[in-house]
Amino acid sequence: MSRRAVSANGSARPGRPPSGRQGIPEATIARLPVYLRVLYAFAEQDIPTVSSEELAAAAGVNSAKLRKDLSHLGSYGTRGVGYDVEYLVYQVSRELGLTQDWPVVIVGAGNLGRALANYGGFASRGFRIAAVLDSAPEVVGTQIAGHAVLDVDQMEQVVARHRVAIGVIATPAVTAQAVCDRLVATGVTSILNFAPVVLNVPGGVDVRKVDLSIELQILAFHAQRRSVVRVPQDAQAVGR
Amino acid sequence: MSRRAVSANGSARPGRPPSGRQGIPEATIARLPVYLRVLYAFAEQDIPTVSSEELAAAAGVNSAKLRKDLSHLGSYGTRGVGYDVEYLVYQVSRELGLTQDWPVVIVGAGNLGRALANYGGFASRGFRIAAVLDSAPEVVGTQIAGHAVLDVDQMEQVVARHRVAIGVIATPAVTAQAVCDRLVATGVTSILNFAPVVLNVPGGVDVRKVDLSIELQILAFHAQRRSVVRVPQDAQAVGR
DNA sequence: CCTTGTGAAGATATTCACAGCA
DNA sequence: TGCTGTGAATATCTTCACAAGG
Repeated sequence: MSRRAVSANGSARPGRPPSGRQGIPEATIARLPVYLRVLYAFAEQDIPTVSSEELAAAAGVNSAKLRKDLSHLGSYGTRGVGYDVEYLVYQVSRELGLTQDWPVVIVGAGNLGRALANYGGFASRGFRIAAVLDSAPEVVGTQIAGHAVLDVDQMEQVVARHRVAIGVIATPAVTAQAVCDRLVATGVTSILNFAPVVLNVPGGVDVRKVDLSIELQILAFHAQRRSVVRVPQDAQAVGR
Repeated sequence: MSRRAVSANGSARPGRPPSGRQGIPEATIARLPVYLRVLYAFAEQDIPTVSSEELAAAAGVNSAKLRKDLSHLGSYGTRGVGYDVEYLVYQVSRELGLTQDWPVVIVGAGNLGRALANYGGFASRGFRIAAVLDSAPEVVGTQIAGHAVLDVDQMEQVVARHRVAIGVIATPAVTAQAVCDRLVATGVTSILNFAPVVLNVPGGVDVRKVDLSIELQILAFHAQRRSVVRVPQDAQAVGR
């Protein structure tokens, strides 16, 4: 079930990067983007070097965890000194695959789709909107964030022409599965789903879900717990 | 660090619910909303009973996990039969604190704030928009999803009057921390943050983050991995 | 019989604490 | 001396596999 698809280590590519890779834990991967963002902030302030302590504090994690996370990418720090910000930015970016360009297609040009398309951080590093699609005739043809909304029937052409690998589903729940099936059929293997449904996909397709009401419900659970238990002095706990 | 704030078990309230509670794992809590959604779908089709196998399939998890998750709430199933849909909906709702009403304040009425306010699933079960706030004079006073946008200066009054416990931050990154501080100062202890920053909060405040670019970056990592390794026959792996 | 509920095993993740190196 | 990198200890989560019970 896990497998961790690897070539173990050894040979493979010529070997420029010292590389210490080999099955980076999922939990670590989920934190790398946070570290990257924090690193950019340090870089903008022209801070050349950071310690694990500083980086960890800025990222909201414990420093041992940060060091272990980074150690999965290789030994990029200097003992007694810390990490070179520029260099680490590059290494983390490369690990995440952000040194290449990822064309993304957004399906659904409603409120959410519009918000996503206009989201600045989108185009910023590594991601590029290849197209925004919708099925409603009154929306098709309008402009969103500099993109003419295309009919969803153009999905196949768009995906093929731009070599889209990532699809974002911002449609109502009822159509999400159909859109997903179609994306998968055209060769998209990474899907970010904003519709409140559990998507069914074949193996080899990676789905991530963003769900407002789930997040609210998790918050409600803790909020309720707090108000029932009437937490003592030391707050804390609260989880996650 | 963990603590798991409990009254262990025993005494406490008169004890109507059989209750088997006592520190429900965080991972379980995060899945309960998914189960709840799936249960509603079964209920709408007037299906009276489901097995752990069916429920798990619909929720996209393994049935042993689902059973263990539900067992943390109590013994609500019937061996040889399954779970009563109606009853389980109630129990899960109660556990999540959805049998009460949660007034929510949304700060930021830009594209995202608008999308959130208009999001149907919001008002549906348990959550209610108490107000939408913004600081831009040209936005204040406009209508969004049936709510007049109020000036952010009204935050204190709104939170107090509606007893708001949950705040949603949909502002640009630069203002997020200030908004957060202010929410916390007015007594909000649960925050859902859509701004791409790590929020700093005092203990006892629960923050959850929703971040488009982090999700995209995680997808990019796996997509890159796939294209480099050129996955064999059996896809799978892909994680999460 | 069929399906739940759960001990026990296994897998992941986090944290501690310190050896090792610049 | 100061900070990284990492074994070892711990905590959390998942999965197996089966006894218990309607």
